[in-house]
Amino acid sequence: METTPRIGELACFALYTASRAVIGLYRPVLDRLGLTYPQFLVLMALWEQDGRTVSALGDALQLDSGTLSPLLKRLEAAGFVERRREFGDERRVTVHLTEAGAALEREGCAVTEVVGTAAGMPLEELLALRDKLNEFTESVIRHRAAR
Amino acid sequence: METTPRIGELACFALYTASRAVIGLYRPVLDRLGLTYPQFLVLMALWEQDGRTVSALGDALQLDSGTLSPLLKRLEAAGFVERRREFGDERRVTVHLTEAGAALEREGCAVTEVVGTAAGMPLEELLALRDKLNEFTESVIRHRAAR
DNA sequence: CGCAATTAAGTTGCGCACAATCAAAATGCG
DNA sequence: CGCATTTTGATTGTGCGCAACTTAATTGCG
Repeated sequence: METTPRIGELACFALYTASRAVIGLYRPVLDRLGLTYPQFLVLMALWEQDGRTVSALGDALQLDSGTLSPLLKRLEAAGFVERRREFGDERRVTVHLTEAGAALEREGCAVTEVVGTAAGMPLEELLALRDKLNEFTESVIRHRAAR
Repeated sequence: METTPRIGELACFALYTASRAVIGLYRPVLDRLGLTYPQFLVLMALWEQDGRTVSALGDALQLDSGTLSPLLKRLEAAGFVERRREFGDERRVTVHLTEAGAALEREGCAVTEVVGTAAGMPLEELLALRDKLNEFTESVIRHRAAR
């Protein structure tokens, strides 16, 4: 690369703006449910499998306890989840959906559908884009670990 | 969609993790320069064209003054930029690179090169991914505005 | 001209992300 | 068993993002 690249040429900037754009697309819908985007992701992870530990949620969402602990506290205060210290291992905390949290699944499911029409491309292309991104992330994380 | 999609199936989640992964890839390099990722983007915008106004930077980076004002204050405190009230229009503030800020361009240019090898795909594919993402963002923002 | 409407940037408040640190519980090795 | 090490989650501190609001300057309409 001879000259400094322009911002618009950077893949990292394209990712950064694309990610914020979708989150902004979801925002008004999630607002009505009283959720932020990361909170919504946590609920999705629990709809898939309830009773996960904090670290299991962290693995699923690539977030650490510094982010999850206060987030879960807010989700609990909102009445969507409940945290329980495990009996066997007192260090572990499992997170469980309340009735209200479980009830959000139906509406929550619909949240993600808006991206299909907003993406401006056929579903097939969107799925291909998603797969390419996951492949990319996988590789980047491997390169990060290797140091 | 009959059932709730799994997190790994969501394009939005793929974007979210991919974006954070690249930023994390850049972090150790940017740390050495004393920059955060958004600060680095602002400098890139200024290397491309110095003396932009705050709102022009906001247009380029899709950020508002609530984000940029404190960020620019920190960049100024670090000695990389200088802010000047415009003479013609006292509302406007132009942002100018200092010598130190301009001097970062050479090293800053190199920062973005690491993604090429970490991406785990040929440059051509990475550029195609970038273009697809920009197309996607464009469409999502249009759908956001239309309401 | 006079004043309402608009525009530009800054401020406030909240919720992430993430590094660094901490406390408590569990594990494992001599 | 005893104690160092590891694991798990929580806490602290900094810097975004973004909505809502404020302030000050400019514009434009009657």
